[in-house]
Amino acid sequence: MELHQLRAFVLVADKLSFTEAARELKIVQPAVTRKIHKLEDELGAVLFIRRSNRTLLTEAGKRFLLDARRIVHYCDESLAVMRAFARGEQGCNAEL
Amino acid sequence: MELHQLRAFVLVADKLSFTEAARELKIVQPAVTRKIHKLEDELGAVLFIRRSNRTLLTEAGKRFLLDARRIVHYCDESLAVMRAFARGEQGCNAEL
DNA sequence: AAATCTTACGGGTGACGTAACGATC
DNA sequence: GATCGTTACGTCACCCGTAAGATTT
Repeated sequence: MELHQLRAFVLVADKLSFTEAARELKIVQPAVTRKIHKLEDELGAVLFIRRSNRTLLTEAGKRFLLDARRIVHYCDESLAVMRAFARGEQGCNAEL
Repeated sequence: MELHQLRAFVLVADKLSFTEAARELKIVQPAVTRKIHKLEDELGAVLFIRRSNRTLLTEAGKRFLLDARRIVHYCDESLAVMRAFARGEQGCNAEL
C-alpha cells in the first residue's frame, strides 16, 4: 500500500469517475485503473462497483475511504509543517 | 512522499542505525540511505546526523518521527481491518 | 455511436544490489 | 583495521502512455 494509490482512490471516490480522477491527477485513465486494481488486490477487497456509466463505492470502499482520506490529509499536513519548519530553521539543528 | 520511505525512516529512527534498519527491511544499506536521502530532499529538512559510529535524530527528525510513526501505524491498522473485513464478507457488497 | 473502464504492449524512469570509497573509532 | 554510511554503476522491475477491446446507454 502506497500513498499514490490512496490519493488516486480518494479522488476516484470523490468524483465517482476514473476519467475525472485521471484528469485531476494529470495521468491517463488506464493508469488510474491499474492503481486501484493493485490497491484492491493488496487489500483483498473490491472498492468500486464498475457499472458502465456509473461508478459506485462498495461497502468496503466506503469504509476504506474514511481511513484513506484521513491518511492522505495527515500526510499532506505533516509535509507542509515539515517544509515550513525546515524553511524557518535552515541550518539543521544538531543536538548531540 | 511515500509509505515505504516513512517505514524506513521510522525503523532507522528506532534503531538509530541504517544497517539495522536495512536488515529488518530485508534490503541493503545503500537502499536505505537512498530512501532517507530522497525523503529528506522532499521534506527540505535533514532528518539524521550521521556521525561515523552514531546516528542521531535532528530536531526536524524528532518532530517528523511523531507524524511518521502515527501515519505508518494508522496505515497498518487500516490495512489489517480492511483485510479482515474482506475475509468476513467475501462477496463484495454491492448496494446500488 | 458515445462514453467508460479494462487489457495488451512497448518504452522510459526509478529502485535495487554489488562494489568501491571515505570517515570514524 | 573494523564498522558504518555514501557514491558509482549496471540491471531489472515497475509504472506510464498509446492503442485496441468490452460493455452499457
